[in-house]
Amino acid sequence: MPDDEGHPAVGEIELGSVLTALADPLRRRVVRVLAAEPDGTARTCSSFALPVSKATVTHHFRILREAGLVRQVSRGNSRMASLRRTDLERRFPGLLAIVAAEPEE
Amino acid sequence: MPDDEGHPAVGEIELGSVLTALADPLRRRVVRVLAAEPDGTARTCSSFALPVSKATVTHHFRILREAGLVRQVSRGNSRMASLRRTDLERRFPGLLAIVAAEPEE
DNA sequence: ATTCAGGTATGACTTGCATCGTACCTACAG
DNA sequence: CTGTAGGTACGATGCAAGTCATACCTGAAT
Repeated sequence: MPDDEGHPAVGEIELGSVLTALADPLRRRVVRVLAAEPDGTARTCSSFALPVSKATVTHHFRILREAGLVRQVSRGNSRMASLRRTDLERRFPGLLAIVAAEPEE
Repeated sequence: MPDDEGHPAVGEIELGSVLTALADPLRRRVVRVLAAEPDGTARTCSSFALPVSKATVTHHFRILREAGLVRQVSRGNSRMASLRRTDLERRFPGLLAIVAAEPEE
């Protein structure tokens, strides 16, 4: 399974998919946490400590990846996830700031 | 049924509800059309000619209204819907521009 | 008053989605 | 080699959401 699998190109990122992905509170939390860290930060899926099962975490990261919000790269044992900051800013300027500004519950 | 029913105040508009509302293509089309018209424009629900039944149109406008995207006022026979432009811009700057820039299918 | 058009309310149906358990795969550590 | 930890794949399940038909309400026009 190559690393580029399931990653849309910048021009292929669709607003509908992005908004659908961001409609879920857990996925929004992931984006918010990544947006708060320095650019290029890559974290493992499990480091977010989402209150759901492993299978569900995989599901959510698939949605985020296929929507174009995060990029996932295999690094040894695990897959590091990073925010596609510049791609998103170029396509939907201001969107990340809105999500990042949301207060956590 | 007073006119203010189901309209959240500016500070009560939640990002989750807004994104959920905007996740649907039909509701996004409504917002896009309203955003393209001059500020304060009010249109009837049926003037959008959505390709769904009357009951479904009512449903979609309820979601938009309760999320805080649209304000609906009874005017005689019908209910005029207008975009809550300044409220949204104050709370989620740039969001309307993103939706308005989406190309129609 | 009758009719009609714009909307709403309700109930039903169907699809999609978030969730889980289980099984499996892949590296890395002993 | 044998764990073990991080992820994925595959069903299955339960609930939310989009859709509709029908019935109803309201105001305006004939």
